[in-house]
Amino acid sequence: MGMIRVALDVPLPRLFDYLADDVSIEDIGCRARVPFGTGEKIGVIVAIPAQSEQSADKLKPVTAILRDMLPLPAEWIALCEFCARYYQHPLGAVMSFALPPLLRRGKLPRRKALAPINANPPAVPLLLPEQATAVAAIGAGEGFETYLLHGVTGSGKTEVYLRAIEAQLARGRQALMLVPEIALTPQLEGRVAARFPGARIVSAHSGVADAARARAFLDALEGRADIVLGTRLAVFMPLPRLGLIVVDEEHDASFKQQDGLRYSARDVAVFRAKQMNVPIVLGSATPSLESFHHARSGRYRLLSLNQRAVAEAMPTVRTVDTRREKLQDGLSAALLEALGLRLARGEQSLVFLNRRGFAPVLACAACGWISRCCRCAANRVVHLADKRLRCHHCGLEAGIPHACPDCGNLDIQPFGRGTQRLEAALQERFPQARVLRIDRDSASTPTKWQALLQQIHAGEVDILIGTQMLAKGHDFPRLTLVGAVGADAALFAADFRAPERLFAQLMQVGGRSGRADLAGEVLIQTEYPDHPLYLALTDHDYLRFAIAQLAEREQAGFPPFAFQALLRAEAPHVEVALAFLQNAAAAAAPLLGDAVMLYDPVPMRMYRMNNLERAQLLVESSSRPALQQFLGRWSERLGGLKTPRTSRWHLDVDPIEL
DNA sequence: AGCACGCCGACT
DNA sequence: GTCGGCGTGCTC
Repeated sequence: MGMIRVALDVPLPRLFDYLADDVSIEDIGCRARVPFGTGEKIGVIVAIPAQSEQSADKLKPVTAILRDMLPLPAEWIALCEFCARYYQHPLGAVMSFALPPLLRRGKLPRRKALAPINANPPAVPLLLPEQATAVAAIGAGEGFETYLLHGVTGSGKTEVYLRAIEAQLARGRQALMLVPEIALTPQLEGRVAARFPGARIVSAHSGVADAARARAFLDALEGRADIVLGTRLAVFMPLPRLGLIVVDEEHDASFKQQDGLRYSARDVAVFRAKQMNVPIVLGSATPSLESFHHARSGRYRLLSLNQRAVAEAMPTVRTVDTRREKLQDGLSAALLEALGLRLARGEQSLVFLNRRGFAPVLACAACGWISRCCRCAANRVVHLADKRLRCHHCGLEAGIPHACPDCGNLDIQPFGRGTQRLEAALQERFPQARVLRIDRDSASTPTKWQALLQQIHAGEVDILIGTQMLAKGHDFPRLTLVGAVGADAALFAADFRAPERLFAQLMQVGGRSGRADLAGEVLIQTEYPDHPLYLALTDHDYLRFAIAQLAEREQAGFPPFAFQALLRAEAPHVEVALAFLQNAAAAAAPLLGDAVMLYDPVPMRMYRMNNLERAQLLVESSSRPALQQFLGRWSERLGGLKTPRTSRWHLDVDPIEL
């Protein structure tokens, strides 16, 4: 009687053995239907063990081995094992996440032939010297190498990716390309399809319907797909002929999953490239400091594109000093004048404010009441468009009171400014202008988003107001002015990564402006015009900013000069969450060498969310192996800690939000 | 995580 | 008398 070892989607760091007739190592990677507890589950066979650690009388026979699909390859299993180990997540749960839902349930999609999309000969642009150098460098590498492609906005990074992909397709290899957002996949798909008319392209992201997603997975697994495009989850697509990985906008925070398996698709992609011995290209106009640090240390190879491939010049970026000025509705005279000029010329403008709603808080001047959320450590935001007071964290909402709920005072006022208020102010100031607001409220569905984009491209908009939604991906050819409002808040945020994000965001949104015959202009309103971040930004000098930030990080002992993990706990009462973390700290004590440091448990910055009190414990080390070794041992013990039913906890390795 | 078993309070 | 609350323990 043979045996199979199965990874099942249960929150236990354990594999399960079953009896099975006629099994061979060929069955590794097949899915199996097995009895589990009182029910049945489907898992992936990860080994054919000669003997079990479990006593023979406890072993149950497998229900069925599903051999109706090509077994998942050993390297796919190894990739999942790496994630399981690195992110301290059960292997079965990792695999369950990595498989499309249909396959996870033991089913198969109906087959459909995968056809190349069209056959028109592609238009291939000429390369600038820097692009050619980058293409040559990547093209020459057949083994593992991480290239950090630092290219200013409009420098033609995508063309470099496409050439590198082209070279791999010519060798009969598959390419994997990751982008931060679903919204960016259709346009990319169009561009890639137009460029490679003979190639079979599949996309993988959460917006793809179940059957199509399973089909894409099988197309990739069976080697039919040549190019896989997708968001972070696409990093788990099986690719037997993999030749190249591209991660576009590698600095983007959406590559890190913030729940369940808290993986970084960019980091997993680098592991995968190494595992498969293929090159990987990380591209960005504002690389993450982690990647930039690696490039400086020689671990990654830096490729720079400083020249613009597009016709227009870089936008001029200026700060507007708002310290001495009485702002009108939060807008400086300089910005208003610039907006007026664009209106007169029939050009588009964009005002960037990364805060949606009308005002971030409603307050009573008489008694000090403010519109707190009763379930979260946050204020409810005034949404005047639909006359609601809404918590952006838990969704709790109510009508806007006419009088103070505490003292009855009628003089309650919205404080601060969001996109809705800005929209109203601009519409009032420029009554003839067509003003359009783009944020998660106005572009709540893909359809609405498309309709808004349509309006912008049709030239039906004079002034755009938007949050970071507008910063990503889309080009607006008539846009010649970008104004940034309320950016200063991020300068002094508690999160040490806030400046990095702000710089990337402003660089990205600024890059939207400008067109062939007229350079764009970017105006940043600030009370700190001499802040190094803004000075670097006005000079388009990422390197200076990044080097200065890295120096600060090194000084403070922050990542990338330290490696971190967070143990987070949530419970109805703080004491319970903190007590769990205290126990966890006690359990850690005997495991701590001098390389790993444990901080005290503290309530999180957002210490309450949805009526759950949240606390966290930071673990830090200057050595990644030391941290990893510690986390491995620690999480074994954490599993044994008793936790009340009402509380939950998780580990976040390489957290990006502290 | 599910799902069983198990031992105490207010209902037809 | 029993329906059901959730504590605790197990899953090859």
